Amino acid sequence: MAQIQVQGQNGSVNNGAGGGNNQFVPTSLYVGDLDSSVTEAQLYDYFAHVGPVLTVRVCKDLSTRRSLGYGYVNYGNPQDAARALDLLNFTLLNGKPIRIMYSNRDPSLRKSGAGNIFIKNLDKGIDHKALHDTFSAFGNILSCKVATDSSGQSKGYGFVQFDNEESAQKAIEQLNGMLMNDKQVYVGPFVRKQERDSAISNVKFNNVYVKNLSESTSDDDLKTIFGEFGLITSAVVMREPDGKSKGFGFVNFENTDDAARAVESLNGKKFDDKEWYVGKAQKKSERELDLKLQFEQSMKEAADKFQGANLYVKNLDDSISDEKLKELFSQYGTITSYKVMRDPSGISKGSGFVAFSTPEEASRALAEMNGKMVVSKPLYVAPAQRKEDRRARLQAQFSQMRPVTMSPSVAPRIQFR
DNA sequence: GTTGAGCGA
Repeated sequence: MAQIQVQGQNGSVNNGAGGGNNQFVPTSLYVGDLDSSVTEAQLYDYFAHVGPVLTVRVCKDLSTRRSLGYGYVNYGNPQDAARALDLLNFTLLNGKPIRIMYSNRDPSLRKSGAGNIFIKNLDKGIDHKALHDTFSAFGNILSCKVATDSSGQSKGYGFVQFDNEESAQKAIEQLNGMLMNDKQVYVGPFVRKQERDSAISNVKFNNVYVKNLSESTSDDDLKTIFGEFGLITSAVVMREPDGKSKGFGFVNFENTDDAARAVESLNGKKFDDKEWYVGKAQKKSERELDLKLQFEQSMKEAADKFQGANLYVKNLDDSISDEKLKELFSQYGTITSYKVMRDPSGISKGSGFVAFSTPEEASRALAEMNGKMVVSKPLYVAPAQRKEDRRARLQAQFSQMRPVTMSPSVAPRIQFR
């Protein structure tokens, strides 16, 4: 079946969005940022308030059956879809603002990042909707969001993705440096952190790193291929003591411009069916720093995943052992770790942690076990907090918010609401 | 000071 593109008056592009009911007008909504507890029945009921819903789906991981945090709502009528987008976008579902977009199975616009802008120094009182309303004056917004912490508090920056680059340019020109709620905002093109970093640190270089080489690629092959871009002072494929290629190498150029051009044109190219990575060679110290940062990042992500499934238990009777703790909770799901905290002499601190394989299991266990009498006293059960989160929370309790004083500016005030 | 995630699993 052919996909037909419809060009809207404002330059928006809707290509016969899924659903299978209508190829020409958008009736299918993508609903993102769903809390993992949101069910299909709930989505259905919620969106049916606006008009008759044909089908809904919450996408789930095939193996774990856990919600992937997004789904689809299909209407029969495009006006209903439009109204739902307008009325329900950013409203709370199970405590979390949902983000609605027209479904578009073609990822090219999303991937290109065209029309995507970044806003910082946002007043904490500006929410998704206020941001959306302000920026919608410049064009059709595909997606918009204020970055928030786990409690929904604004982090003071956000994103707006327009459906075309011109709208983004207009928004940047007219709003960058303006006051919103008395704070002077920065509005600029969205640049991935990684790209920003490399733009700063990628000063001139002669030495080029190339990886994902096929087994058979030789020093001479590198010389030939890279030699097209300028004079090479050395080209080496790194090898094991037995001569086997390590699959990466270094090419040193006489001239930094040639090195840059080689990176520009060869990165991502395929040789012998292997897609080469070609980039500035890092010093060993730079490489190690990168690896360290990457490692820390992945640890953080792992911790985040774990978090929702981890419970903190206190008011435990001293007689409760690790095994007993596990036993108490095991009927609610698969326990992935458990521990009673003890002081150095081995005496129970009366608290501990129980982690489940999913947040759903954990919340069931919390509901059932909190306040339950065990041995001599009622258990206290709560979601486990990460150390940093806990510290931030305690600090917030004791510190007072002060109004931010901004320096005077001639820019006109942008008023929300 | 803060530069996501995102399409029918």
